[in-house]
Amino acid sequence: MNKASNKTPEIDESRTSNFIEHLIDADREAGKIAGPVHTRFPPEPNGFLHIGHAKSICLNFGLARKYGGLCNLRFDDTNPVKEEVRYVESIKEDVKWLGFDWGDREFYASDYFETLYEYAVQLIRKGKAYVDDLSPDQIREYRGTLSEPGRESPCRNRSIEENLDLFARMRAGEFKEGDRVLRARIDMSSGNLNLRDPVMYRIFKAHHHRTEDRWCIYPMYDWAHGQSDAIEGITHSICTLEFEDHRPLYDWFLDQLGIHHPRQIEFARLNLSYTVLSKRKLLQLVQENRVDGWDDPRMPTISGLRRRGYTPESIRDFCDRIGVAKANSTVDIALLEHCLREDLNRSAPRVMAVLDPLRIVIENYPEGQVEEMEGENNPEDPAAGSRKISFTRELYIEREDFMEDPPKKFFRLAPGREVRLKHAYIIKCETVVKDESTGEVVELRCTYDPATRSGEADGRKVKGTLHWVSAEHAVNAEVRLYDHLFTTANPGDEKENPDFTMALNAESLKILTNCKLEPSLKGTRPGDRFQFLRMGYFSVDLESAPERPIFNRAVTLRDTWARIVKKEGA
RNA sequence: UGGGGCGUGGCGAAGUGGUCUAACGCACCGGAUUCUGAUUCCGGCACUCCUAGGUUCGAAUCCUAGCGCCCCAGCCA
Repeated sequence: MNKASNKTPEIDESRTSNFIEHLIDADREAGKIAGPVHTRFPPEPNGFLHIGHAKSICLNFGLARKYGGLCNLRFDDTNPVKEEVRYVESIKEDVKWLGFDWGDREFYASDYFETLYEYAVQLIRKGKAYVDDLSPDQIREYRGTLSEPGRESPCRNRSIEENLDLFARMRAGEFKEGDRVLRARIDMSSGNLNLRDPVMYRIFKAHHHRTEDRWCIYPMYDWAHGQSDAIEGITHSICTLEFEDHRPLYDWFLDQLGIHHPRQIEFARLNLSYTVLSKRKLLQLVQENRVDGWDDPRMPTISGLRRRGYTPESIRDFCDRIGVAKANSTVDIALLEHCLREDLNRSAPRVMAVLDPLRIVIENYPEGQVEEMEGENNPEDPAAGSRKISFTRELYIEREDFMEDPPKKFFRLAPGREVRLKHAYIIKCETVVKDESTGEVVELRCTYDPATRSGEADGRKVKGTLHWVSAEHAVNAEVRLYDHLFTTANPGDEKENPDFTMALNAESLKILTNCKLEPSLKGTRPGDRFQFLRMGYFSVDLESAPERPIFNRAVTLRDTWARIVKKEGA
């Protein structure tokens, strides 16, 4: 039930095309690309993927699909001190789960270390790269500032022979970390700081998750990325805005090497309201235990969204709808939620679950009698069929569905008032039983109208319909209610929030341990998704066990009543 | 005069000189239907496209000048 569809994502013809597609169209018309369009998704395995990466994944794989080309999965694993295999595993799982297939094209920048090394030697031979002995601090100092040019390193004019020798000795492990680097020899006075002799290789005596201890010099991203794309024959290298300044550097490398030139196109990364999408901040939340790991259902990570109950379809739909452009923007998280509701509305079975139970006794209903009521599983999908639900004298209803002294617009249960119990009868609240000492309502004594059984013609209409569960048949469960992780729309904005953790929502998780579910929910498995009638969409949590079911609220239903209360009660 | 980008409704985003008193989606505001206050449906929501000039019969789209916002000074990616 609710298994992720294995179908490959379809192309939505109604979607308007984005500027990247216009550029690719132009390239093809101009005959600039020989074969099919070839893209790649290039994550660094130093953290878990989040919804922002989903945008990039959908874009890159989507472009390949649209143009009948291919998209590679390539790990940019050039920094061994930050990368781990568990991250590559999680990334592969997430991309797969999202519904994309990279076939046998699973690559690693580390696959190209030897080639990259040879390329570097070529640049040294051309006098376009040199080994620098400056310390990190000195290099920074020599780089100049945004408005002043830099100065050339004393090592800049070393002989080719000396550079070749030194570089080989760097590789051989003769120097300590930080002692020497290989730099491109470009222009220390360039207005573009990336061209002020950028570092190509640094020394790390670190264990790499793939190349193990074979290397002690590692290429910088800027040196590895463009060449990796070239090696793979990427036609269109899609990346985010901050790399726009790096494009001239990539072009320079490629020109010096005289190899294939992918076209780089930059787009604006995703920002989402009420959450953060920076790997650094997400890592911090995990490390400081502000959340329960990378897959905490409040996290905007793919694994968090999955655990929360999001479907891959809804995430892909979201990525389609937000569009692709160059203007920085923040998408309202309500759109993501809308996409999930829309998907689950048509696919999730309806069930009844009482989260905060209030006992009611139907005084004129025979003790011991059980009636099997018919309940449709999904009004949006007749093929989903129906199920039997036991109706008895003692039931649970939602505590918030009763008010002793209700406002005029409240059309749920109140003393003397009638409501329909979904799939069952119309009942009337006769008396309210309270705890003598606390005044708390502990039970409602009601009567039912036998002539109003669900499905049978009845002339009577009541304003409200409530969900309920037979007390005798109820399954106990834990339900976790999630809300936005942050209380402000832009928690990641450093000017608004110097310390983004101050904006953490203290009420982002509420655990309810006394929930009553209808018995059909007994055999569920982690990942199964349901609509709890009138309450929202819920999914079975990873930690759920048959004897201790746990449900996560993925998203609430639209709630007009809550809005009225908020508007009038404020 | 450091370099590179971006500015269309509350939020995204189409639009590439005439059909723009500007598509579409989200949000929001009505109203209809409803045994989920859900869904669905119907209607509303920019005389205006950062501003000011200019070109043109005609500009969100072209030109000029301003203004605002974002990115870059990691041996991170």
